Amino acid sequence: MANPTLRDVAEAAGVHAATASRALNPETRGLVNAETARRVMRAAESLGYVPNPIARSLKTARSRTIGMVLPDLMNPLFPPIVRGVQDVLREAGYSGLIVNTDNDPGVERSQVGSLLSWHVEGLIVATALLEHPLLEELHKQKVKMVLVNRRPEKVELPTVTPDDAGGVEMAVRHLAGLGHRRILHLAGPQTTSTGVIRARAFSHAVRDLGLETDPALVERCEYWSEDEGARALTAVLDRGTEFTAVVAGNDLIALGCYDVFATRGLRCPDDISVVGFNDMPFLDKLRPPLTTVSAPHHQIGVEACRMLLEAISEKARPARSVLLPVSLVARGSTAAPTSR
Amino acid sequence: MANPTLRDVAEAAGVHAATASRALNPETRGLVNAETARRVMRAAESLGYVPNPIARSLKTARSRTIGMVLPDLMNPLFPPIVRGVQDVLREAGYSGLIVNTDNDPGVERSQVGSLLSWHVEGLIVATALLEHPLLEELHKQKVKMVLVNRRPEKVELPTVTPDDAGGVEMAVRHLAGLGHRRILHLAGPQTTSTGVIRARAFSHAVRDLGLETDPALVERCEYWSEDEGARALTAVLDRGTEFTAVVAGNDLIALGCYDVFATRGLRCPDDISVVGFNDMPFLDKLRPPLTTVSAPHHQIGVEACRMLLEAISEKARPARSVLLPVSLVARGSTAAPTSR
DNA sequence: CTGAAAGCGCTAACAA
DNA sequence: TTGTTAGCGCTTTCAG
Repeated sequence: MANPTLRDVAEAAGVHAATASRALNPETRGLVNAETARRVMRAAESLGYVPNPIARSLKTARSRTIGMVLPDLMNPLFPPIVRGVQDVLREAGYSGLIVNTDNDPGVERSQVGSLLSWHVEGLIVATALLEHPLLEELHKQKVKMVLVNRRPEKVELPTVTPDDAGGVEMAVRHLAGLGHRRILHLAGPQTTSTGVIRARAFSHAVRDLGLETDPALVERCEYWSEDEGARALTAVLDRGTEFTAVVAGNDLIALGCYDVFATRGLRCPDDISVVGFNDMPFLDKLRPPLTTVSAPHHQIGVEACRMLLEAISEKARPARSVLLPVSLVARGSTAAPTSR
Repeated sequence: MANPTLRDVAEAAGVHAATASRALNPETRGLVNAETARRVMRAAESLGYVPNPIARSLKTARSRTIGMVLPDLMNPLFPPIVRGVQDVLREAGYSGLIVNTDNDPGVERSQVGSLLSWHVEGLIVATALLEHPLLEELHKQKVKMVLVNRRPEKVELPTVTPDDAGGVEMAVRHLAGLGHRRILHLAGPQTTSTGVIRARAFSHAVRDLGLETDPALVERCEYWSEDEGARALTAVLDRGTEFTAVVAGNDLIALGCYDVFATRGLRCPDDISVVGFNDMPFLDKLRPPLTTVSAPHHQIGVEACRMLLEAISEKARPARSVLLPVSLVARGSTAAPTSR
């Protein structure tokens, strides 16, 4: 038989389909005579019965499916998060649908729509902007969501993020400890909470540690990308601002700095030290190995998914926001400033 | 209204549900009066009707869904392939489910089972081993599949791979051109077609170019991993085999070599040149930048997905195997051997 | 504890 | 061209 159905199993066990259904579902098995249940399960086993989740979804309006909304899976930040989510989903018997928005609100809207049409039971969203009308709408529609890495300003949604502020403070402290006084921050997009929080933490840290607080020592990137990092650093260099170290908004921006160093004949860490953020793979093999703040991305995925599943099963109202601890990984891109 | 159904639309348009269905589906719209169709579509629009793909799937036994079977999404090889697949899926109105097998046949079997239970219409498989009973079974069960990157030996399935043999030949030719005579191959797992084909191509190239063909100049890795690359190179070094360059089975194995260089105080490319395979991201920023064979991974995903969709729609029997061209990217990890 | 019956939302014969 | 009818495979009242 191609695909045995519940009725086939029921027939084989000599019971009604409804009984078979009850026997096969652990949640309702108690309603059924233990002996009957065993008989049904054996029949299912021997026929190689696989329940049809589509039919079940149609009936129950629960798809055992969630959606993940990413800017772009190819950003090395996301695979570990996705993996963390998938690992939890698998244990729970859920599946996950992944969409990429390429940071285009139109694409995001249509992709989320398609996710919703599949009756996903919840969303894990990595694309949050500070101003994010779509998320507000979805929240109003009671779509269950957990946000990772970033959060919007207006709407209160459960969030799992690395401790951005703590990480930046570690980075600045590390550089200050090495003797740097004029540190440049290449901030990420100020449309994202991550960009804003890291920039704010930078200012605080610089002030608290008594370092120089020249506003020229902060430059904003429009995107979290190598290209933008390169552009921003070039701009700062071109206007003649002096500094001996860079705290980059993330690793990609730091990598953009590496490109500029190569072009301009600057040596790292001799001329300029750099710290990144995220600790994406293989940073230890760069020239020089990049000092960075390591964030537990797999763990972020795991936590976020657990929270979402809890919210779905109503077991618990998920915590409003979880901050996962980060750590500084000191490598070769930071050293004491060369005295001139 | 929470979720308008087809009947709501039909009512609003003053027609029967069946008519509404026909009007809304582009494939059957021709069967319906153009005016009626327009009325239905307007009603759908104004109610914000979204078809329920679950109900449709149940009826049609076509889920508009495919599955992707990967060893591990966190391997940097896969995100671009996945992205290529997703891009094609999206245009076609399909969704993709991703599973990771961690190279465990048991996990693979159960994960594929779960995919099949969702009635995926086809599979894109990146885990193929030369001996792969599961794939044979699935093939017998007429499951539509396209294999990426690798292929099994026994079963004839459509495949999209980079031109592994051509790539290795380029690598060897490049090194020979620089003056290397004794080149080591750190081969990938010989349970994978990729490992075997690259190893075979290496032998051919070495012979054709008149280089030294010492069997001690090939060492096999059990996995495509940094650790295995390091282990293999260490083993060769320890037995005192002489060589001036390495053709690594892939980039990860090449990165393992970098670790050994660091441990042993060897300089690359001065003491030993290295070539990788795949051109994963950020290789240009390594110390030294890794010379490698660049494979069009996004393109592989795109082609594979197109072939799968064709097979599904029976439009065409997909080509048995597609070889995508590769190119050598010469960077700093290769140079002329130092004369002793 | 088990069976009967209805229906989730949609589509595909078949009839009109 | 449109409506009627039935049913995809499952779960869930409601009776028995």
